[in-house]
Amino acid sequence: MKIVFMGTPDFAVPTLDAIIKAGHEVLAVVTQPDKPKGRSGELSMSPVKEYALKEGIEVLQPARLRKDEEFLSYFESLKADVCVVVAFGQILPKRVLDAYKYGCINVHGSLLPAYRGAAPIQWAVINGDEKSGVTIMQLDEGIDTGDIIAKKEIVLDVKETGGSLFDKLATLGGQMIVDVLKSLEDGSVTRTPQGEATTEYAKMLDKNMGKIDFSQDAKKIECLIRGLNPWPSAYSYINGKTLKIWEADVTRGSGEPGSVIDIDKNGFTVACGKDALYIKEVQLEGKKRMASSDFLRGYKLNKGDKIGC
RNA sequence: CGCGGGGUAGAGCAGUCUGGAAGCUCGUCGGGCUCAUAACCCGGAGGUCACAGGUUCAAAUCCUGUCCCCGCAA
Repeated sequence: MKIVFMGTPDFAVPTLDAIIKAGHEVLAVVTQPDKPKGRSGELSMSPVKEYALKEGIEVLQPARLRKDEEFLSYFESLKADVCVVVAFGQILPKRVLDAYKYGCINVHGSLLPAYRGAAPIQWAVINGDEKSGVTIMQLDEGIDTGDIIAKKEIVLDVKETGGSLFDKLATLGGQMIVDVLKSLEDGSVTRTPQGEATTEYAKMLDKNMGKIDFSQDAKKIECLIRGLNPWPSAYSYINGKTLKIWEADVTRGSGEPGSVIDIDKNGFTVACGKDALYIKEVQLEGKKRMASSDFLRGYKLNKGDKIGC
């Protein structure tokens, strides 16, 4: 089939890759404009763009495609069979949705109708869900409300992180898209309405939500730590400096929330509202992330010290 | 030129302000103690102090330039 692909981050790349490997003709790739990144402020291209360039596919980067007449008419003129959208980052106007024979289909990192919106994968981890998955749907004018074409579940690992689930679902999406395209082509496709949403829209992640509140249940904090790994990360403060917490286990123990109640050679335990957290991997402001055992070798931490300020 | 922290033994750090024999904790190797040990004791190996210049009798330390890592902000 002739396909136009829209996507931006790493999550979208396996799907694009699968489409190409399955022999479909990708007429063009649409991705977000290059943005300055990091301390250097250098422009960097999206992972999808990098991949597309390597494959020699035309890349389009409209800043706001819904108002970009030049883009819209070019998009229509491509006359593809279907547009595949994966984590693209812009809302598509009806004109785009209706442009091709099979419209636009979307690969979404959740079991819709749960976690519609921006960061479905991380939220599943943050909320401690047992399973997540990928849904492929027909895009309509709502946000992630279209009819479901395919859906596959995956069971979360006990140590699942936002990043690890992200990778798994990205791969799963790539596997699913091929069958979906086939079903569109041979007419065997089925479309099932989603029904009522079972969760709120997944809010976009931002740095502030990573600030740990030790008065909460340790289990809840531990899920937050995993869900926000590798970005934007959960953190607290120690001696006025930011201390990112990369890995922790829920353990028994009690004390004033935020206080260090135990230290051994491999880590230290911080009291929470309920139970406690055994901190296993951290990153002090200005330093690299390291195992707690390494951290403790150079940082003089004592029982009773407070984390959080 | 957005702000800031940092690069010292395999790991994590101190020492830099106030130049003057390369330190600490851990790991590693050897030995000892012990029923035993991730515990304890003794001993050893392992560093061009990021790189390049400069100042000095003398530079990890002061000056100049470069490279790399990281936090914040975007």
